[in-house]
Amino acid sequence: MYKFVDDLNEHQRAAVTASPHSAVLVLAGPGTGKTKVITARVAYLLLHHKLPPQDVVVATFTKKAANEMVERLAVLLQPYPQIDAKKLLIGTFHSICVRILRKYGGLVGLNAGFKIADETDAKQLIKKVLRVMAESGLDVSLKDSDVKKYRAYISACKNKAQLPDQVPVSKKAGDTSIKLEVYTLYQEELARNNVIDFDDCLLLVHRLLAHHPSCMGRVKHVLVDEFQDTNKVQLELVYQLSGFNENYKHNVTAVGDPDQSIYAFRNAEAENFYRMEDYYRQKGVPVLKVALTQNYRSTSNILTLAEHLMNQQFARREQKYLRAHKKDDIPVQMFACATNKAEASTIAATIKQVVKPNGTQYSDIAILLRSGFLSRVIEQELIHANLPYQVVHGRSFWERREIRLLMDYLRAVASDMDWLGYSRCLDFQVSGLGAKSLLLLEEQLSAQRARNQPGNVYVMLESIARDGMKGITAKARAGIGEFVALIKKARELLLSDATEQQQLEKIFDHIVQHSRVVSVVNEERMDRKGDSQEEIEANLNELKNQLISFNLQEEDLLQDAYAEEDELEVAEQSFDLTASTSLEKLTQFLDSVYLYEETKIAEKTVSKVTITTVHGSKGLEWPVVFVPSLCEGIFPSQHATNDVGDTTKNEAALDEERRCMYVAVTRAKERLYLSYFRETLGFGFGDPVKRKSRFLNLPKGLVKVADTSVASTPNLLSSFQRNIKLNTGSLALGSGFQTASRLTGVSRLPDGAVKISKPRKKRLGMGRPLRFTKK
DNA sequence: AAGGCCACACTTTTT
DNA sequence: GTGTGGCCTT
Repeated sequence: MYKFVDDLNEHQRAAVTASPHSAVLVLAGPGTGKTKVITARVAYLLLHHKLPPQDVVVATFTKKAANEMVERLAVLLQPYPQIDAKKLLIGTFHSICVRILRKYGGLVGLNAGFKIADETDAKQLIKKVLRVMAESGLDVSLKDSDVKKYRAYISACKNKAQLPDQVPVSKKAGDTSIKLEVYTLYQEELARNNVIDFDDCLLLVHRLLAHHPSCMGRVKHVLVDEFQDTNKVQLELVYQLSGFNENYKHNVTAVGDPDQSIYAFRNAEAENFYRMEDYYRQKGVPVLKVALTQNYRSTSNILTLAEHLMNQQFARREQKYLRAHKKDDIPVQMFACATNKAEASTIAATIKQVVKPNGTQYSDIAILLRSGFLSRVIEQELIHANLPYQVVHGRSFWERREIRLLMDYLRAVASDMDWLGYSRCLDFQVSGLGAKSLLLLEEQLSAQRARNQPGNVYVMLESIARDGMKGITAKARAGIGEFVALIKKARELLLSDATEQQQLEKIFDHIVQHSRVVSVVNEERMDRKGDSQEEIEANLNELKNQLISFNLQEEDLLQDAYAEEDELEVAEQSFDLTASTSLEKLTQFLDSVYLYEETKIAEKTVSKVTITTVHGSKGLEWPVVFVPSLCEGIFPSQHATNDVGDTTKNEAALDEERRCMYVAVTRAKERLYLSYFRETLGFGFGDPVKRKSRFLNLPKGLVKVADTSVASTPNLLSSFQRNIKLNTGSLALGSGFQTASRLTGVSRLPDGAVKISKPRKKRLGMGRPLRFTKK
């Protein structure tokens, strides 16, 4: 029939060829061909059942997964050029929702040109709310930890589809009422700034579809990957998206594995699998459950260990018994180390042993960590051993000062209403303008809104530059004038007679030239870091490349305009939003960045060891995997081991940690190395004395306890390390590598060190979100 | 408003 | 050990 169907095993085929008029639930253990099944299912729906691609929604968990699926589909569908898979509505839940909101957001009260508030924005706004509340005499603290608490509370509410007025009144009224007040005021702040947070992306579409289900009425099938990671709102979005089209009602395919649910902290509910089953059975929709148990990835040794782990779960769990396809021979190894440093050097030494010229490459190796900060010591030792590595840890690049600032400028160019972005630009650029003036400007904006004007920041600034304003000094006024001129010029470039790429490039250069971002950020860093101007410029250059090489999404995906679209209230901008495709591209670029989507980065050809978190490793595989720092309090995390006085909660937390461990070990194809240490060196987290993780209490025979004498042998002093020692003369003692391996930037390696290992521009480590190399 | 100094948090994972 | 933010002074 179709080759891609013939290539499947019996269970996979059952899932792929199941009737589209049903709910198909695929329980897919690690390495059982989950992606293969979901891609084949999409292809089958398009080819065999002739569904138009633009009517099929595929929600994945990460952008990476979406990309991979698109690529694989392109291969499957190559013999069928009549199918245009590019038209699929595919992406993360968040990005799909933002695309829907860009079109229909007006129906749920959004302004055109809304922006997405990242976590920093969100916390800033909460803090502001708290400050106002404190000033009015309420007993609230402004501590960071409290801000976090409120942030988590708000997120939890939103993930349960509860807006402030929908939060059920709880028994413990006192506490809740403050939280609710914060939540309410926070929502007002978001609206005032014309931004929505991550959770709103989902929640607003949820509300949109509740009131205007026909918006997405043409959807004919909904497929969801990593279904165990969905939260309540996402589950309901699936119901909504697939619930309107009469002829294709409840046509859903969900793929996932409850054992790999590791996002409960983000309000994911693995039970959604069972909920969905019940929901559809009650509706009389045929439900087909398929379990995939043939594992194509790992050796039986690894799978046996994984299964043993999961049998320790407190919660009830369906036994899975994955069958290994591969023959096993290499035992899982475990080493006990005296210190975290010794553990790291043991890993380095082992990597040296394992890598062979025509065999295992550096890129075949991954080190999977429970938390990001653990990479510090490991990076140090890998550098000392002169081993190439990359830390794949998405956001650090985007959190750099110069990048955030440039992004704020770009936001200002793209929108008139984005006070959050504008205020940070002003604060940065305009000397003589500080907190107090910003407050004045904000009041002025509110006054405008009170008179039912949209609160156009750009227009307001323009008039202040022209006519002045009470309370704004002449100096500040002049600065505002310069800033307005900058934005104005940038917008003129948008309309210039040049290609999109040239326009964006010019805008970028214009901002860099006139904003003094480079020199100011450089000065800010001067006192401690020494010369980093090159570095800042290199980062900005990288941002520029990302911007100009960004691919515009074909927006006819959401065409088929819905009748009520006319109701869309487009708030007035001072420039014509529709005039320029560059502006559209800019807006989409900003969306994609704030949605944490992976952006295209030039593929690095050098083979490197990958260091990443367990969460970041999901869905990936390597021939050789290290899972270090298996100590009580680290893995499982303190969070789960601390007695909270509630057995159920403790057990649930430990179960999640164990699933985390399960995900980690099942990434390995051939060799798996587990390790722990007894003492933490350096400034520490909790008690420096550590105990072996409970996850390492394995029956004899499952692991081979390896010789760790290598760790204490000081034979790892490479010429590289000696060079470093020679070059540390000019550095403040101890600052070098500590800083170097901070998650915020190996890029900040002291000059000496970087120059030795690589040419300066090819910095070690991360500092930018790298792509995983294809296996 | 800007710059300097001190206290304190950082250690869960991320769309 | 380092970065941030708050509070102080100028």
